[in-house]
Amino acid sequence: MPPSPSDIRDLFRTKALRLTRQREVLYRALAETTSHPTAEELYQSVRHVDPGLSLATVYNTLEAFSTSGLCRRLACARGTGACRYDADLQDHIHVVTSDGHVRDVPVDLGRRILDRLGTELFDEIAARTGVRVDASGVQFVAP
Amino acid sequence: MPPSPSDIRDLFRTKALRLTRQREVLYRALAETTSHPTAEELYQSVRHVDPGLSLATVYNTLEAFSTSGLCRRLACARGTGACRYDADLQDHIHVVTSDGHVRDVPVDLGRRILDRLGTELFDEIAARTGVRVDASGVQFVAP
DNA sequence: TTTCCTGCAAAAGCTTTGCAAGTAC
DNA sequence: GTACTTGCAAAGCTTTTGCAGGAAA
Repeated sequence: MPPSPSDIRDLFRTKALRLTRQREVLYRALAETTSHPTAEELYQSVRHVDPGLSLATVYNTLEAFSTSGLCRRLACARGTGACRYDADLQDHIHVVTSDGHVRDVPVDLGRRILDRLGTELFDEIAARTGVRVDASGVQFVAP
Repeated sequence: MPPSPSDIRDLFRTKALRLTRQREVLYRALAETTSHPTAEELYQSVRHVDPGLSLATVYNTLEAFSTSGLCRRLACARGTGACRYDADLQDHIHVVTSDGHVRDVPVDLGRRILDRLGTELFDEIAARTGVRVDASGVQFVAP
């Protein structure tokens, strides 16, 4: 379901983020898509709603969202180097296509994948590589 | 073991790549490291061997290697946007650190991870997302 | 009123490209 | 000899930053 205005107000208050018109427009656009847009794509998708909004603000806003935990910055798209963003914070798995797009793995399949891996495998990865990963960090990248 | 000159000659012939001094230097440097360097890092690491070699040649060469299957281009490093490269073509799993570096998962652990997933899960991912992934495409990305 | 955000423009960092000269095959 | 590669410089993209004006708290 799309977030209501009061959902958004509460969410921003929780994360101690100032709520501006631009941020609301951008958050709404990001929350309503499953396409994991780049900054540029998100910019294009909100231009008809707020033509004055600048690309620099999109970058600043996505940075603020990412560091405060309102969205996730995904791996850069290969080829272009552009980062992709996702407002879906639930544990889910991503597939990266060979042209750098990102798709969600269906939740039931994602859960089965994570069940097979089990927490002790994540622990062993952390112990032996020094890198702590969670379920949202699992990615399948096409060759 | 580091590749011998004749190993490299045969490898390039197999892939129908012309063997130049620059390419040999670059392939050797990439094959001998496990650090998954960026183009810039690889450039710096060969400057003492071949000071005249240019950064553009590094990019051209890594592109040629990647498309001919002599190395893999990994996901871009977050933060900088720089791509990383790996000449190890055996199935193995990567962990991406939060500062954008890439480490190999030890082979025994990688094999156990892949065994748990099983080929039928890879088939189901392909069927349901439309993206065909192999064992080398499995990645764990730190938050 | 204080602090943070926006928008513009300029700059920085990674990568690609055009072209002339050089080299592998 | 032909076709591809190199090196240089310049351009193309994505992203960041400085700063003045404006808005949220």
